[in-house]
Amino acid sequence: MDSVYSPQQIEAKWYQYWLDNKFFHSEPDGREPYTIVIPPPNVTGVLHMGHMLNNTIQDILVRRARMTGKNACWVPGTDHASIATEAKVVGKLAEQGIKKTDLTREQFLEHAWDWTREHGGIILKQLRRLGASCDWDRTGFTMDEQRSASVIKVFCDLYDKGLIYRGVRMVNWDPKALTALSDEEVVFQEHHGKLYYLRYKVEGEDAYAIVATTRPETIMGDTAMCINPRNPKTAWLKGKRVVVPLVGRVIPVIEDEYVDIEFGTGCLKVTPAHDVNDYMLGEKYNLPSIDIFNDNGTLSEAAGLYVGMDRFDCREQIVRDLDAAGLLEKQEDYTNNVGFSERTHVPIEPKLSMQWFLKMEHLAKIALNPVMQDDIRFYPAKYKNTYKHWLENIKDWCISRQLWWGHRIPAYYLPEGGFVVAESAQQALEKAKKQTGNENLSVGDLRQDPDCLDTWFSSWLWPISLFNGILDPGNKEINYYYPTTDLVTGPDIIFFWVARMIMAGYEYEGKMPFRNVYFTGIVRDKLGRKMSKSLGNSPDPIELIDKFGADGVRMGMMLSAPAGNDILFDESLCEQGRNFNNKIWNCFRLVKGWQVSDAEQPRYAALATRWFQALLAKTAGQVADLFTKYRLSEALMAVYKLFWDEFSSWYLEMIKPQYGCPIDRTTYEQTLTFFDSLLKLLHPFMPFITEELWQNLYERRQGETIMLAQLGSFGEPDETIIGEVEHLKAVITGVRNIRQQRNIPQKEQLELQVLSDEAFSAEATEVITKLSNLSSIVAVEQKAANSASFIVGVTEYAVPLDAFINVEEELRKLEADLKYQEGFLAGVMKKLSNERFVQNAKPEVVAMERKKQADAESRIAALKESIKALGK
RNA sequence: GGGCGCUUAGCUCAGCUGGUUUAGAGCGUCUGCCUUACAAGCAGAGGGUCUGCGGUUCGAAUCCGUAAGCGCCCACCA
Repeated sequence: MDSVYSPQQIEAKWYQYWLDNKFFHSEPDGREPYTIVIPPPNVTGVLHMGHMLNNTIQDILVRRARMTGKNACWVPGTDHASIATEAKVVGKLAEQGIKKTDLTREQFLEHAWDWTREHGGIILKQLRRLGASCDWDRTGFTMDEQRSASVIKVFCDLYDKGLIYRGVRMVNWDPKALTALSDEEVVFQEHHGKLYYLRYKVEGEDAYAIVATTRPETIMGDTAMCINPRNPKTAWLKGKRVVVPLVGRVIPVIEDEYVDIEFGTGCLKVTPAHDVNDYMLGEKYNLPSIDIFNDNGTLSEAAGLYVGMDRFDCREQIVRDLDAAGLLEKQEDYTNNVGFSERTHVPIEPKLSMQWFLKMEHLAKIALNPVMQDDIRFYPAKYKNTYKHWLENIKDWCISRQLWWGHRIPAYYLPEGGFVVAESAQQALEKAKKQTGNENLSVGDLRQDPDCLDTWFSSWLWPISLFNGILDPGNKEINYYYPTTDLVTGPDIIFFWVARMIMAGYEYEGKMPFRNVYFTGIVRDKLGRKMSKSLGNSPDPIELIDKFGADGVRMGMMLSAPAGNDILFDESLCEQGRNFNNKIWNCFRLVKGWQVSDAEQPRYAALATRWFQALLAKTAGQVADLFTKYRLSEALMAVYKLFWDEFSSWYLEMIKPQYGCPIDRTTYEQTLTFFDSLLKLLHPFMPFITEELWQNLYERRQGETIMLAQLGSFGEPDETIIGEVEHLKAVITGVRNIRQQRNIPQKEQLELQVLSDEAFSAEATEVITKLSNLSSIVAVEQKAANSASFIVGVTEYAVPLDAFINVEEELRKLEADLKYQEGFLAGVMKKLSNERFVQNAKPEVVAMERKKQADAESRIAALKESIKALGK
């Protein structure tokens, strides 16, 4: 075995072994189920650091579940990602000189499927490098047959329930993707623009009303000017009509309190077709609505001017023209928030269009309480507020998208108007015949709605549709695996996905979709910047794995990833992970390199094994508790310290046989069982190295795996021995300190004097002697004249020194310590001399203070004595 | 504009119902070591009064109020 651990071949080997033996596969049985469904990544995406974090956490939870008696099932899959994928396909076609509009729907979909087959699943392959223990046999895709049929069935069901409707509404229009978006898909960003003051001539007068606007290019759509009836400054305009500049159209001045008196000039131009608020005014006052934009953001025929020009080019041009015409009063810098498309990053155009909507009132209602009452638990819980606020202010969900890549809306339009909704064309025809009374209708007469459904309309069914709960309700699998146990996802999709899954869960299963939601943070670079392609600050996860090993990277991710907090990722964390792997590796080399004899177990080893057994039990308990609280980084840190500090630095040093000597069988075997337990505790965090070492720790049979080994129970820890050894460790450290400070070589043996009646046990004496290389430990009443001393607890220890000690330095140390102790005592006395403290505080608290007082006093006495002894 | 959260050692963070020897961890730093498992290591050390102010209490990093800074979410006034 090499002294450096090389993960590469080892990781590949064991992943294949796990696959070959189907260890990841789950079938319903008598055990308690533990289920996770993966947040499906985009089918054509590649792995980034966010996925790494998210999937590492899921894998840790799943692996831990397997080792604690659960039947664990982690279902993987991918998302068709309607807009993102369609945009990629359109882009690729454009490279080949093909326009989407030149293709039929069928031709386009063929290209899209080709693209999906080519790039699809890369990300799932990458997850294997990470060690993800997904049940690959169950891999799903939001657009595969089963999931598609589920989506269509749910759409029809909701339509039949009257929850889905079709109508013309103001929606968020993405002029690049040429589709409507839901409110959640719009991100507002600060935009530095200008505020333009335009002159609207008052009809029949030689006066102008000034309107401030950020969007002068929309004046062609103006159908009114609005003032606040209570604004004296604009009162002179009441009942008048004004002329839209350049356009020449005469529009009325209307009055509404909506207008902010303080803002701009107090006059608002009203463009009902291109602004949400103006739309409301338009409805209220029955204003005409002129849609001046084409779908792609260029000016339409209806605009009359600038036809065909892009909306932003038009803005520049119209400002010049207005200025030339003397109709631009002034312009000033102005910062406002502009909505951008989450996917294509172009400014959203509010647009009136015919879309499909899902009513949210009922669904929001059934989804709120379970979270507020902690039936579904959020980690961290602070996201309950966010969730509540969203549900209480929810608007209907625009679910139609003017895209081809997705689930096509199952609505069929009839030749003579109207439509039917049905799961298939055939069923639609039946309905159509019934509805129209026309028995001669054929499938060819029906025209299916060309639009697709929002991607999230399939994602929200994921925990159900993966177990076929929509198409085959109450089947064995859905009954067993649903509700799933944990959901691990980012808080950025709490509305998109989490909330909607909860709605669907209660609507279709009558039960929560998951019991716990663990919100991960966002992975940022060490400077706190979001990782992005343009910044180039996002490491390639696969390269990281090549460099540090999957186990090292997993540990790097987990070392600073408390739930809900952003993690500042730094490669040095992976380095720490790799170093830990190396440490484990070398401990294994040490232990397995020992010769074993049948000699009796030495006393120091008897103490060490009893102690470590207790500490192992204690830490295992802490880890179990931390897992129930989803404090995974803390759980990892607890095992890390147990392995490195306690097992490796203390325990192994305690039991280590002298160089060249064998170890007794009892201690050896005990040590192997400790190692076995440590590997099992570590396995969820670092699956590969633990499998490798576990396989070599004992003779294992073919088909055995640490993955399915059970953690078992460690019993109640013996706190007494843990405390005793803590004391011994402090004594050993005290002696080591003396060596360090006085440059005494490790090889030189020292004597340790104990100023106490209570002697160490024979076992303890051996341990201290061994680890601090002593010639003897003796109880004395008075320490040697030339000695260095230290105090542990209330006992003073001294090491006689041959050489003359530096009296001054010794005194300085003692006096510093004395000063500290006296300060401490003063603090205690202040409390104890406070009558109200003694009266009001709990008795055990007072007793504790008394103990502190006594201890401090005895330490002070010892120190004073030492100082006096040195002083003469 | 509304809401939520954060501010503890150089960095990243714990600190649950106020009292567990005048605040803990990991990393980094400093010192001494190539000691025959590991220099990707070993041994040891230093470092903060818990953002400021006020209050409640016998007692506050912990509870309340307030100011400042930072972050997130929602709304979106042209």
